[in-house]
Amino acid sequence: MGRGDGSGRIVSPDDADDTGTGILHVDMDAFYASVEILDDPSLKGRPIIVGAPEGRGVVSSASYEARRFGVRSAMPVGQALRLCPTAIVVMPHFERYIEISGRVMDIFRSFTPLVEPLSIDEAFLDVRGARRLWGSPGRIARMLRARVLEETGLTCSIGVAATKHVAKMASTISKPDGLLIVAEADTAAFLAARSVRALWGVGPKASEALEGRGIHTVADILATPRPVLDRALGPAMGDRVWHLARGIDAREVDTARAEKSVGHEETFHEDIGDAVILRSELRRLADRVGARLRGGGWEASTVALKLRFADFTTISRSQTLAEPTSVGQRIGEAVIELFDAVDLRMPVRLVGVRGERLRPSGAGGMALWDDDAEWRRVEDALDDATARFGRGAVTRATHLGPSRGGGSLPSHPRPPEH
DNA sequence: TCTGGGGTCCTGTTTCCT
DNA sequence: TCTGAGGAAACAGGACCC
Repeated sequence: MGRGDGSGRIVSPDDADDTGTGILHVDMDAFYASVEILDDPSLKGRPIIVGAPEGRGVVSSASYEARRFGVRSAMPVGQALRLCPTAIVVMPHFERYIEISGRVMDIFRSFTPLVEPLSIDEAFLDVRGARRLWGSPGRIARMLRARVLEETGLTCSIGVAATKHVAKMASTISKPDGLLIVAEADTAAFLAARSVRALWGVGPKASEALEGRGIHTVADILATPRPVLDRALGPAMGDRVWHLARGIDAREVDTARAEKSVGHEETFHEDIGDAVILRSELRRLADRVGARLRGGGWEASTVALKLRFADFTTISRSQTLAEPTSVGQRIGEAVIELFDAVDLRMPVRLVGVRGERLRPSGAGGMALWDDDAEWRRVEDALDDATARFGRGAVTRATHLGPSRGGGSLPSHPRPPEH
């Protein structure tokens, strides 16, 4: 999801040249907010903020009406409401977003099997092999936008280009509800005019490092010697930016990207200094990580702890396990060992547990529940109780489920949109 | 104004092994 | 047996993305 408010939007005319293209980047417009409006049409045309209204919530998504007031993703909801006092704050409904996302991805796959989902609301499509069936990439993009609107009631924006990076940039510029085609021959001119910040992977720090050296646009990057880029950004990033600025991006659309880590983290409504409560939270998160691992048929070789203190400083500690595992209790034991070695110098606002260096699970593991769906029901009930009575009031059992390939618990990644 | 949660990737440092 | 070099792996932290 684009960060912008739609100002500066550029779209292609109906007869735009799509010579040399074949990669589409499709991005749903203000996805969470649009789904909420779909489900409650009385919200249409009004500034909508999706996020938790109380506590430490931030904006997960905002309608374009809210963005015009300066509301942006990841902004604290309180701050967003000061910018846009008339905004309506809606709690997120992730299950619903996942459901709609699945329908949208199915539409994508009806045009080509070469679909690489990037997050819940965007994907790359390689349509080079679909030309005979559906026509040119530009035509496919138009049909796709019409199908998505017809079948879901939602709009999307599409960038069409010769490479993933340029297609991604094009979709961002065309937002909302737009289509921008960058023919291969136009790529250099398209890129040259963009700011360095528009390059995918160049964030606030990297753009600051470049602009401090007088490098503001992609054209400036082209005029900058490689060693200067390397010094400003480090060799890996310097190399990447050097290539992207020239439109060089050999990455193929990858339909089989494997997860590399699985984790859960939680920010408390109020900072917690009590190690007993923190340990209990860590065990709970470890159980959830274990369930997710089993659901995906993975075991983690490394367990990582994350703590964010009241002053927002963040530390991480990790440990390689003697044996890879997907058992919540084992993960919990490892993470608590890491936790106990940390100097709790001040109250903690966030705890996180992550399983890393995943490998397919083998046999083994001890079952207390027959299947993970059963465990899920127990977890849900405990979550309800926690919500009602508060954290620390609910003691959770540890699920020692069987390690197996492809368990019954679906993986529920919730990569938020922006 | 007060900063979520789920990830990937990169870099620098430390530790371990040969 | 001791020492040092060099590489690999592990670890910690940060930037970035949605």
